[in-house]
Amino acid sequence: MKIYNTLTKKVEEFVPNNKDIVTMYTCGPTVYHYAHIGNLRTYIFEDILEKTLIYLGYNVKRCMNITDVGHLTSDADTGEDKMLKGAKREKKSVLDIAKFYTEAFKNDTSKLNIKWPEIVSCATDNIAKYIEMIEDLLSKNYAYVSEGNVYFDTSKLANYYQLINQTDKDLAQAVRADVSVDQAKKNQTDFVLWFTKSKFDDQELKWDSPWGVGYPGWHIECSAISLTYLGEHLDIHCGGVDNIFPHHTNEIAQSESYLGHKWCNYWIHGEHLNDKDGKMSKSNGEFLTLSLLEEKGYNPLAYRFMCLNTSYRKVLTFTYEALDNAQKSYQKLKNKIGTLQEVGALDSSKYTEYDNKFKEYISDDLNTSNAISLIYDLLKDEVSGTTKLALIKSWDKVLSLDLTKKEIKNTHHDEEYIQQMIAKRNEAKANKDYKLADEIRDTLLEEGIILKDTREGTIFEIN
RNA sequence: GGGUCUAUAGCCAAGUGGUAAGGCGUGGGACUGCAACUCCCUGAUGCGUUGGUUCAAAUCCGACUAGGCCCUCCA
Repeated sequence: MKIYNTLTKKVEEFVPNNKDIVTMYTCGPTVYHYAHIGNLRTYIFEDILEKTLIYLGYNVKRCMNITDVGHLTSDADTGEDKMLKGAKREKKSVLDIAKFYTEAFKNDTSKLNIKWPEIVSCATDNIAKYIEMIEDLLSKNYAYVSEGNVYFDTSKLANYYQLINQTDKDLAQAVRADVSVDQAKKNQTDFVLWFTKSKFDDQELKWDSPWGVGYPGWHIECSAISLTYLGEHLDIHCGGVDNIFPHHTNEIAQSESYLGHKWCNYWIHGEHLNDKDGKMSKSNGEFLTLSLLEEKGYNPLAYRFMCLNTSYRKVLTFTYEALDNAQKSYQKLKNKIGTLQEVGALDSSKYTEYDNKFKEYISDDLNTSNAISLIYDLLKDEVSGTTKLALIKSWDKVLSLDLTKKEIKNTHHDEEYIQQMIAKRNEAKANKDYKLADEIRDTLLEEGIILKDTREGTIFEIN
């Protein structure tokens, strides 16, 4: 498989450390609020990456963290903890907030057919490992204590900026208005490993440590969890592009200083979903959650389809026009597939030919756009329905668009009743009593049952 | 100020040197009692602008224009 590596800024052939098992770490959500659909775009991309690896025959061991502590609004100690802020807003405890929004996130990913990683670990469950790492970094002089907090000393590293083409001279300090410079740091890029002092003294979650009662910094969390569950040599580390600096840059700094050797070979980043004014955020503009889209009548999988129609490395601009477009295309594609019948023999040479093509596309830096086009090519080709359905079912293991799944939702009517109504309507049609026929059709429609008159007779769908 | 990415039809979008995939929409037709569904046909002498390299450029190089993102909240 070829994949773009942020570390080398090139599309490279993927070669795992161990051919039998690929280790993959993905930065998880900070559970202080609902995820917006931009956040979810990254998880869709990671899901495609994991499933592509599996489709190509790899075993994948994947780990994701849940940030339930330590993620400050700023890395200086002036920052307020996001979790604490969420808890205050809703007058609940931090742990209740974490639990609630973790469930909400899980729910969203499930609606998008995103596979839940086999290892999911909370930041608050790994405190001992952070302390062990920080002690080690202090003993090796990669870290220092200043005014009560423990900082990582980035000046000790020659290649701190390996993930971004920058030098400290290039970086503007405190570009954002809400960021203030922390005077306790030796270098502007130093970051906190452990806090004992914060001007917010009502932090709920605190732990004892060699440096006093406090709580961990954000970056140490992902390094420690990854090292604990996936070992010293990581194949893939993913996240959104916003994590490249400082989060992933700092992860590399502390992990490699701790390990004394190279840590992760492939850094893969998903581009953002923007709105027409630029970056989507929870505070500016419409707060687009998956539930909001559902309330407006959109299928979550239509959003997934929209994401897969382009490259994970391209900015995607959200507009309702684009989503309408995607929903319509998605529905039509499902309808087309729905008309396929499992007739004829499986054409194994065609099957292999098409499946190889599919693998070629998804192996090409996850070209899901071409992979989806291939479905249209297949539908138009002179191949047996059996072959088509077998291929589409197989590809859907990666695409996860429920392409062959019939939408049977709960209805209080059983099939026998519907068939009776269809028969009654057909009788009315035969008698040219179109008024009655249309009444029956409308009545069923109100109950969410859609009739379709096909050449093979009347069929129904439950919406 | 530094870094980085993007620009292809009304919309989404593929394409990485060989003469513009695919989808949605539009228009026309078949099917239908009428719809819906499905099926067939339908669109760029052109790929932000402008120079250059080449037998050949959306693809490579330069300049310019417009826009996005990052530079200690972030997916």
